[in-house]
Amino acid sequence: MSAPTMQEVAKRANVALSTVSYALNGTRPVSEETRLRISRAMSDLGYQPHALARGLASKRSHIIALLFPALPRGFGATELEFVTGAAEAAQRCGYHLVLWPTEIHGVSELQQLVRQSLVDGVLVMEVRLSDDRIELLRQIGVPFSMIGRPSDPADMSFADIDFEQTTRDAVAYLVQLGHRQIAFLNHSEELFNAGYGASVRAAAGFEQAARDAGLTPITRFCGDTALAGQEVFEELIRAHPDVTALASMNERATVGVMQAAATGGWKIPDDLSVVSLVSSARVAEMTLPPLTALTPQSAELGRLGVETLIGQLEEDHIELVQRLLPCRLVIRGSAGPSPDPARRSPLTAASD
Amino acid sequence: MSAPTMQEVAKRANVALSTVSYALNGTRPVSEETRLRISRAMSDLGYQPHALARGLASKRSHIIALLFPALPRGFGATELEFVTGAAEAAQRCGYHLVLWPTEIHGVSELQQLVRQSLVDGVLVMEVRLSDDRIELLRQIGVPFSMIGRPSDPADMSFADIDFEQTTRDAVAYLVQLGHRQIAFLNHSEELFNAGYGASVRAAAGFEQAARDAGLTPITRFCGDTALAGQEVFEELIRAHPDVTALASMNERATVGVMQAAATGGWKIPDDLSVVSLVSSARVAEMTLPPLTALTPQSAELGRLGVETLIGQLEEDHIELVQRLLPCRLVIRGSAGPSPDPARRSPLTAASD
DNA sequence: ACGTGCCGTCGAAGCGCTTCGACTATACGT
DNA sequence: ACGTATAGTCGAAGCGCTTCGACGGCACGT
Repeated sequence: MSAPTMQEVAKRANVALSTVSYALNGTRPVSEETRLRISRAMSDLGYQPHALARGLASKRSHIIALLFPALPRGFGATELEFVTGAAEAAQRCGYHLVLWPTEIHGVSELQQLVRQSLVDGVLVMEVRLSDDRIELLRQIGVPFSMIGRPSDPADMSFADIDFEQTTRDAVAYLVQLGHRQIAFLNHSEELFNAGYGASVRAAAGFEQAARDAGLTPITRFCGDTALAGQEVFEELIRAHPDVTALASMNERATVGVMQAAATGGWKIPDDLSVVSLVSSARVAEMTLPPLTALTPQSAELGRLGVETLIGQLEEDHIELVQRLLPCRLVIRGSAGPSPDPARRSPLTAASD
Repeated sequence: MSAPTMQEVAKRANVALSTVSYALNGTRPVSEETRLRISRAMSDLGYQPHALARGLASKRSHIIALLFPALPRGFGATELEFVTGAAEAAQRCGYHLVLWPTEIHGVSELQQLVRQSLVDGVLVMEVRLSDDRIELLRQIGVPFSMIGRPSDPADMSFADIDFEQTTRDAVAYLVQLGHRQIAFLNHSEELFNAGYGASVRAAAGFEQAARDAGLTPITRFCGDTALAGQEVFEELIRAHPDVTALASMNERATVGVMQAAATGGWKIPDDLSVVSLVSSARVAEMTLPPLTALTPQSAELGRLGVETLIGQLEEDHIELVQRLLPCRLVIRGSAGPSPDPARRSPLTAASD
């Protein structure tokens, strides 16, 4: 009752085992007639090539690994979409995707995993600007690609969100609505300093975009909690009472901002416009009003990452693929024309 | 420069190839002395057994598959935690986890995947009450386990959320706060009828719990959108003006309810208590006030699912493991003592 | 003294596949 | 007519491992 082998297919089709292999892989020419006999034998038996045997003999397992941090910090819908997008792409390409959550003791562990020769290549997620894993992978000499990128991805393949462009798009949208005093809400300073690419790149993009538009950039770091968002917002409004719009990289804090605004009697978007950067629809639709957001094409990025990697594995002329994907602007209800700041009700300390 | 083989280890330790294998797997006794020589040789060479070769020879690949629907309907933080929890557990057990998103043409495709003999077993996620995949897997005869369960899981292993208990806990908590008119907000009737276990089981649990507490169960189906939540809420309040508490299985709709309540001038929890069932912290912390919720132990469930499966693979006496995990009550700000319904401001049509 | 058992080790036979070299039969140019 | 490609096939040698049977010791009981 066990699975049929290539040998059995060969016998049934009256050919040598190797001929079956050639017919299956197109490695050598096989006459139309025998090819037919073989494929009939295969479907008669319900034959499927044995993945391990094939991998062992060919030295190509057709398995790739997805490497991600073990205790996902802020993992949510976006990251899940990376994963499913990647898994589907892999499947379509005839590959299997294995999950490698890396623990704290990551590096040597990673080496052990790679040495098992289970995978043909590795796709790295959540890449830091300076990331040990990348250096290790290239030392080991295993093909890899990334979703995200380190600070200098000169000769490496990757697919990443174009944070700079995304921030520029957000600023452009707000400027077009008439806003001149736009604040940028980042993640915490710790994350920024730890080399969290999204945070660093978006900040740079904002600085640039603001200057290009002739605005004075106002930026704030903020912890990833609603409470921190409330506090930072209140401080921000006190320091810059004329701010009319907020571009936020920090979903949790955004929620806090909106809560604080509501508590203080401000209406969004009448008194303040909010644009959420790199924010999934799932989250953006949970606030009141729903957030106008720049939504990452996550599944697409997962797909690109996988295809980039597999391209590397299958082509002989190893070519560099670097893809930056901007987010798409989805207009919901949290951004509108610039108000007259002077006509807003004074925002008295609200959260106590 | 390629990876060292067992043969090279054997040579370096002056033993036969097979002895190395015995030392590695403990399959046969090996003297302390040679064991030492071998393990030194291994670490000298940085040896790691070749996963494919080992799998081919032993007929145990030490790879398991995680099966989930391709275009995840409501996938979010909870489902991601299943996945990472499962991946980590697999890793700790010395297994690899591959992702199998199944397309629409699922069943025959699944069969093909299994026939490749790549995996020792399959872990099925998002199991419907009546699920083709389950029947197929048992026909194929591949070991499997589930996160979730079909309507009659008599002789199958699984780990699942205890929806009945979770709903009972929610009702008990609300009753304890003095509520007597409690409404249950479900997913859409379509999902319910399609055999979405969470929806069906929670509904049953609510009916039961309400009756046990001497209450009249009030339940509503509702689409998975904020808008639908608003509408259903307004209809509900009109039909049952004395409702003081809501237990919701539907996160998106919950958000709508809270929006509608706020728009209508109701304060939560003063005018209405809301408890969110099977809701991740990530979502629960996004509303104002944050949601008192019953949070699933998702990572734990992923872990249990994997361990159940691996247990099945490694033990010879195949034992049935069925685990139901209740959610944990996390008290935040959305539920409080029962108000006097009569003193609430009338909720006039608000959403236009 | 002898058989009996187990410990520790070895060599060899696969696991199901890919791939190489060899061989035959046909098609080609000149 | 001849060598020379090329299509089409075969057999055999691995890929790196597990596992089986065999064999030489040494410790037993009797």
